[in-house]
Amino acid sequence: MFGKVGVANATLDEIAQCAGVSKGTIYLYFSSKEELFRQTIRQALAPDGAEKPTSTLESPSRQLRNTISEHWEFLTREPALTAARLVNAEQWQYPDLAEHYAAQVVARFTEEVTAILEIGVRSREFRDVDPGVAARMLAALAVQSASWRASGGGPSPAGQTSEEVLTELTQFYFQAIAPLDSAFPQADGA
Amino acid sequence: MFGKVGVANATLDEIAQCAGVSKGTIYLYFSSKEELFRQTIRQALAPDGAEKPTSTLESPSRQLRNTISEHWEFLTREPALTAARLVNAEQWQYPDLAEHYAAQVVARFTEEVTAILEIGVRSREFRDVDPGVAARMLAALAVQSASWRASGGGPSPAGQTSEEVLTELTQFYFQAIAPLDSAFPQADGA
Amino acid sequence: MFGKVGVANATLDEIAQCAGVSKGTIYLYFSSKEELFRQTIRQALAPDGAEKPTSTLESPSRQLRNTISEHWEFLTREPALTAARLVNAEQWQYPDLAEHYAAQVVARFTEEVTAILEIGVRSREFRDVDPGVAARMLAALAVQSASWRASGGGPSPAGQTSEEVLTELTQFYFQAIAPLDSAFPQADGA
Amino acid sequence: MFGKVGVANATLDEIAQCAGVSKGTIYLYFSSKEELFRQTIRQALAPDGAEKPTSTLESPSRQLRNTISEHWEFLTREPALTAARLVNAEQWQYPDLAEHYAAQVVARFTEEVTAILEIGVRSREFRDVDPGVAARMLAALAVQSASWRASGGGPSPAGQTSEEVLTELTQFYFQAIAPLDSAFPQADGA
DNA sequence: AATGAATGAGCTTTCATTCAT
DNA sequence: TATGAATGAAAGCTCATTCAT
Repeated sequence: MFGKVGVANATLDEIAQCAGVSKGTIYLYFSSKEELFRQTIRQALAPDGAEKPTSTLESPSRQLRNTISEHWEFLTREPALTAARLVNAEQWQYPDLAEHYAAQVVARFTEEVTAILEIGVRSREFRDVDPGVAARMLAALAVQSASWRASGGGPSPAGQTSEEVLTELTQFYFQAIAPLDSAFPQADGA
Repeated sequence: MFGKVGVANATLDEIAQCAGVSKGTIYLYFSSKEELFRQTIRQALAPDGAEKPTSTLESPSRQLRNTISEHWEFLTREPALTAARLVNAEQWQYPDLAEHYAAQVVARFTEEVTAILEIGVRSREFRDVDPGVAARMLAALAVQSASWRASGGGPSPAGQTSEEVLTELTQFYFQAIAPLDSAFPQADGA
Repeated sequence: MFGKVGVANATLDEIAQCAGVSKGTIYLYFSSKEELFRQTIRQALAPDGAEKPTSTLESPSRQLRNTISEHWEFLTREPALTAARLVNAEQWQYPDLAEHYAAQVVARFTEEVTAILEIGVRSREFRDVDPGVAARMLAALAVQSASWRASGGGPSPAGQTSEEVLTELTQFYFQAIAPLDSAFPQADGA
Repeated sequence: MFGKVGVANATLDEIAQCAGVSKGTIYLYFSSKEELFRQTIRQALAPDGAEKPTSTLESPSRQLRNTISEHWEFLTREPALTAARLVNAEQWQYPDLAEHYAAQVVARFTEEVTAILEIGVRSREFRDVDPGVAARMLAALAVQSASWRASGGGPSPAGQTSEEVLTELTQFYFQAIAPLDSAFPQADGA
């Protein structure tokens, strides 16, 4: 509901009807519309319960590829997709949600990627990039690409599937961090 | 006003007071709040009048660097900065504005970059990337980086200036598209 | 409320206060002020539930006298009295109400009178008048007399009671339709 | 303007545009909208300048017939037609106008008819009716018939011309006041 | 626990009125 | 004299919130 019409335009009548309860019932569980929104967003942004124990045995390239794929899944699926947009939209009304998003979603991903890049750079599997910077760049690429995909806007050609966008993004990024002298930039063999 | 509290929460009383006129006066120039919003956004997104005639004599690297800088200026300065966020926030309420933004801002930049990349790739100044894809990646990087900078959110370290972010972004991108066998990837000598 | 100040000048605040409820409550039962007005008028113009089965055994004169009295009651009592004036006043804003009034109030009465007159004319109890025309004349007399009585305007002398006006009207009308050669024009003996 | 949408709904913008002047100009000649309405009505209800010197030589029947015709003309022609309806509609908002109408239009006509009837009754040209009552009845008939004609409502058959209504009314009234023993009730030979 | 009728503050919008030009 | 931009009070309507049931 919030996603369709915005927070301010979503009426509790509609939300209640949509949820199959009465308006009064909502107030048994949430002290206000604002609180309802906050909790809805926090829940939507909660990461999947299944924390995959990243095998440290895999090569950095494989690890990175997996991490990107997982994050892309998260970014392009509901409910995180809509929640992310709302957080961005209401960042001045709900700065705490924006912080939450930045810390729990973006920072988590960035840190994970940074760690992988550090290893890969050290092992010469990746070019000598600043891992922190490169991780931020990847995060930016992923978030914005997902946003454009969702809205149908953006510069992407119409009709592109989510997988195609992911492939484009991944290919570009691996090229970007491939070692300069490598004839086989894609170290994981893909 | 719209940017601070959102379109729905911005009252005409406040807007009027902020503009130094009375509420009724607004209706002499805009038929409704919606129309006021629309025109405000369109004006904010209008490109600078000064169209710099890109010298085709310059190298693709220089041209690209300039184009990025200019676009970064646009993205990180008011009023486009706030307008872009609002367009994204209200994309379901005002799909026409979202289209306008996609076509007039993002597509314009992407096409310009694509053209430069095509030349650079042909002249071996850049790696053999797909110019369209690479241009979209650059657009995504720029838009998202600008958004993060504006909100104070995002994974960037606090206290980074706009110029530092631009430098990071530009360096990363030039590395990403540098020819693989080049010892001097930055052809413009920077 | 509508009757006192007119439809346009009656504010929902006052209406609500007058009804002992809050403004919002009104909108639980009526979708708009216009709808409230419409339903108010229709209800006010609804005929009394008690439909007296006109005994066909009575003489046309008696039937007519009764019909006039009943209609006069209706025309001079609230809420029909005020409703009728409002319908007339707002006939261009609410043509459907004007039609409703014409059909449900005026036409009903006129048809009833027409039927009685036809019988009376055939039985020579009334003069040989056109029953339709004479019924319209009676309706006009009754409606306008009631209107004048209500407003205190009109040419009637001040201080006349409703019954006196009714008597005047009835006497005049019976004289008007009395058979020309009758020495006892009032066939019902009154 | 007032007639089309009612006093409250007529905006000065429209009135000014309709009059071909600017809104401010109206206030040079009228102190307020209310005053504008008052003067408009008073002017519309002013009787025709040409006071026909009723020849006292004519028979009461002829005089009455003429008086009815003239009054019918007045009642069914603009601007009096619309003014009368507005006065009725706004009688609680503008009681002075209602009084003005009652005195200057209805009373004038009633008094004139009363005088004619008195003569006619004395000369046995009319039945022995109460001239005051009979005059009021005539006024009621005329006013209501005119109102119904204007609105298209009322019990009259559709398509009736103004002249036909006048004829009906006049015939009915002359029959109503014809002497009981007369074989030729219409003394003027019509 | 669940309801939904009732509330009233606050919104957008209108428009009679003013006044500098 | 005539204008029309500007005003701001007041209107209709919405909807988050409450509370008796």
